[in-house]
Amino acid sequence: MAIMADLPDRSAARHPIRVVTTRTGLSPDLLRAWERRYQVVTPIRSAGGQRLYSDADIDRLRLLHQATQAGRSISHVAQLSSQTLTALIRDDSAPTVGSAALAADTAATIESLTVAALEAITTLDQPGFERLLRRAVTHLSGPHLLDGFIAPFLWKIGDLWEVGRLSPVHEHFASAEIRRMLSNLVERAPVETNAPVIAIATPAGQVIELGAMLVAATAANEGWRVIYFGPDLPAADIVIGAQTARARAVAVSISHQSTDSKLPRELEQIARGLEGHAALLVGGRAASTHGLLLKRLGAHTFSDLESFRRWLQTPVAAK
Amino acid sequence: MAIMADLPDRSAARHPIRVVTTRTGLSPDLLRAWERRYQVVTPIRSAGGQRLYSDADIDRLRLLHQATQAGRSISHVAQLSSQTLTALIRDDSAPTVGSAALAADTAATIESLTVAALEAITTLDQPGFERLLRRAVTHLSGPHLLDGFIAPFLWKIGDLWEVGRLSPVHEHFASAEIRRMLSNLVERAPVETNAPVIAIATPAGQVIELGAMLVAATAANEGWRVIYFGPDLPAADIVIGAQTARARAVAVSISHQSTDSKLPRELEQIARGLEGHAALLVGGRAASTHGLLLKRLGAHTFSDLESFRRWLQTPVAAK
DNA sequence: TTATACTAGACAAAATATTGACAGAAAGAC
DNA sequence: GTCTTTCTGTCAATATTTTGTCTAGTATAA
Repeated sequence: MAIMADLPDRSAARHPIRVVTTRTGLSPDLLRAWERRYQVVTPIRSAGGQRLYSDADIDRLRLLHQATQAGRSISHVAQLSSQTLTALIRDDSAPTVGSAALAADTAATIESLTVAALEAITTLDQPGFERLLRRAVTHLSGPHLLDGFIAPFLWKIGDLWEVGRLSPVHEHFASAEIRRMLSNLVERAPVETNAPVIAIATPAGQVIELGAMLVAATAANEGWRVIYFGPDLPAADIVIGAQTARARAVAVSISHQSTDSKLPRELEQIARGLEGHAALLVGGRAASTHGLLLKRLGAHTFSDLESFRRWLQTPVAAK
Repeated sequence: MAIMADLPDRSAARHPIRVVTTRTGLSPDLLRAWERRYQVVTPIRSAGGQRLYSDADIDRLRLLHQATQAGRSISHVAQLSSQTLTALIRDDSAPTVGSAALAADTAATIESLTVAALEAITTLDQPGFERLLRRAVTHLSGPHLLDGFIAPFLWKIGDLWEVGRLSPVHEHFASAEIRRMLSNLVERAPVETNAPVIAIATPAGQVIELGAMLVAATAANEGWRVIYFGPDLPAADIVIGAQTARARAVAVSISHQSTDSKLPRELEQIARGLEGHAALLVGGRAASTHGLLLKRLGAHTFSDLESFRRWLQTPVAAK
C-alpha cells in the first residue's frame, strides 16, 4: 500500500525548528526556553549548530503542550515520561472520575495490534478492544496511528465484511469504538487560539462517517481547529456552516458511490457557495470518481491521508 | 513483575491547583480557604512554595464537595474519613435521585447552561460549546446531567429545528459534540469486572442515534458494562451480538416512526432471538407506538430515562 | 544576500500564595 | 419571632514564582 511505503523514512527524518513550530504550535523562542530551562528534549545539531528535531521529539513536545494547556506547569511535567504524560492528559481532559489503570504492556507493533484487534472484534470483547485502541494511541502517534494503523484496519474490516467473514454487528461495534477514539483524539489535540478552522462533513446521501472522522483527526493533529458536522449534510448547510464558523477549508468525505446519486450537484453547490472564502477538499474512496468535475470546480482531491496531511502543512499564505 | 516497573506511578503524580480546580469544580480561593481553616488536605509544596495535590487529595476534595452540595457544612465534614464521607453522600443523594424535584440551584445551573449552549450552537462556537459541556459534566452528576440537562436539551434542539429556527448544520454540530461527550462518559464510567452486560443498538431503519447514546450513558452510570453497536443494525445481528457478548439485557432505541416500516417484524425477531437469555428493553420517542406488540413479546418499554434507570437498579436476581 | 537560527540576558505577563476583610447565610440565644 | 454570633464563600492587596516573549549581537543555510 502506497501509504505504508513512506512510513519508515519518517522515523529517520529530522526537522528544523520552523517545522516543529507549525506542527506543535509552540513558538521557536518557547522551544528554546523549554530546552534551556528544563531539557524537555535534546535535538541533535547540524554541522552549523542548528537544532534538528526527530519525530519522537515532536510527539513529546505535543504531549507537553497539551499538559500545560490542561493547567499543569511546564516545570513539573518536563521530566515525566511520555507514558506518564499520556495518562495525565487523559485524566485531565476527563473531569469525571477516571480510575482505570493504564495498561502498559510491551510495545506492540502495528501488525500484532491488528491481529489482536481483529480477535477482539470477532469476540465482541469490548474492554479488550478499548484497551487495544488505547495502547495504540499511547505507542503510536500522529501519522503512524492514523495512516499506519487505523486507516488500513478500517479497510481490512470493510474487506472482511464484504466477503462475509464479519457480520454487521462486528463492523458496527468496531466503528463505534474507533469513532469514539478518533473523536477523543480531535478533542485532545492542542490547538492555538488563532489556528485556521477546517469544517468537516459528509454530503447528503453519504452516511458512512468514519472517513470523515479520520480526516478530522488528521487535521486536528496538524494543528487545525476542527469543526465537525457529521454525516449526511445537504450542500446548502455545509456552506452556511463553513461561513458561520469562518472556515479556511471545508473537507468532505465520499466513501459510498451510488449510481443515481445527486452527489455531483451537491458538490457543485458547495464549491460555488464557498467561492473564494474557503478551499474545498474532497477525499474518500469514491472521490476519484468525480475527478474531472472536481478539477473543474477548483477543488482539491485526495486519495490518501498522507497527501491530505501535506496540504494541511503548507503555509496558509500560499493558498 | 517487570510490567509493573513501566507503569506510570500514579500515586506519585502531583497536580497544581489549576488542575484540581477543573477536576473538582472548586475555586482556587476556596481550596486555599478550606485548607487554611480546616486542613481538609495538606498538599506538599514545590520548591517555590506552590501546592502540589495528590490523587488522594483530589478524591477527598471531590467527596467534600459533594457533601457540601448535599447541604452539609464544611466545618462538620472536614474531619471525616473518606469512608464516612462516601456513606454520608450515598445516604444524602439517595432520596433526591428518585424524586422529580431538582434542587433550586441545580435548576438554575441547568437553565443558564441551556441558554449558553443554544447560543454556542447557533454561532457554531466549537470551543465554547465544548467548554460548556465539560462544565456540565463537572457540575451536574449522573441523573441531573442526563435526565435534567442533555435529554431536555436535545428535545429543545429538535423542536427548534422543526420550527425552522435551527438549520441542519446546527443540529448536526450539536449532535456530534454531544455524542462525543456521551461516549466519553461511557468510557470513563467505573465498571466492575463482573458487572452485568447490556447491549445497545438501534434497529434497522433507525438512523437517529442520540437516544441510544443517552441510554448507554445512563446504563454505564448505573454500573453496567455497555457494549454499543450504534445505529441501523438488523435484528439478526443484534441477537448475534447479544449472545456473543453474553448480554444480560438488550436495549434498543426507536426515535423515528415511519409508517411503512418493517420495525414490528424486526422487534419480534429480536425478542424471539433473545428468548430467555436476555431482557429486551425498548425506549425512545416512538416506542409507545408499538406498546401492544412489545407487551405481547415480553419486552419492557420506557418512556423516559428515569424509569429506565430504575429498571437498571433493581437487583439482577429479580429479573 | 536574504531569511532563518543561535546564545545570553532581560522583561513583562500570568499564576500562585498570604493575609485580612466583608457580606450573606445559617445557627443559636433570648 | 428577633437578635446576636458563627460560618462560609469570595474578594482585595501585596509578594513571589513561573513562564512566555523580546532584544541584541552573531552565525548559518539556501
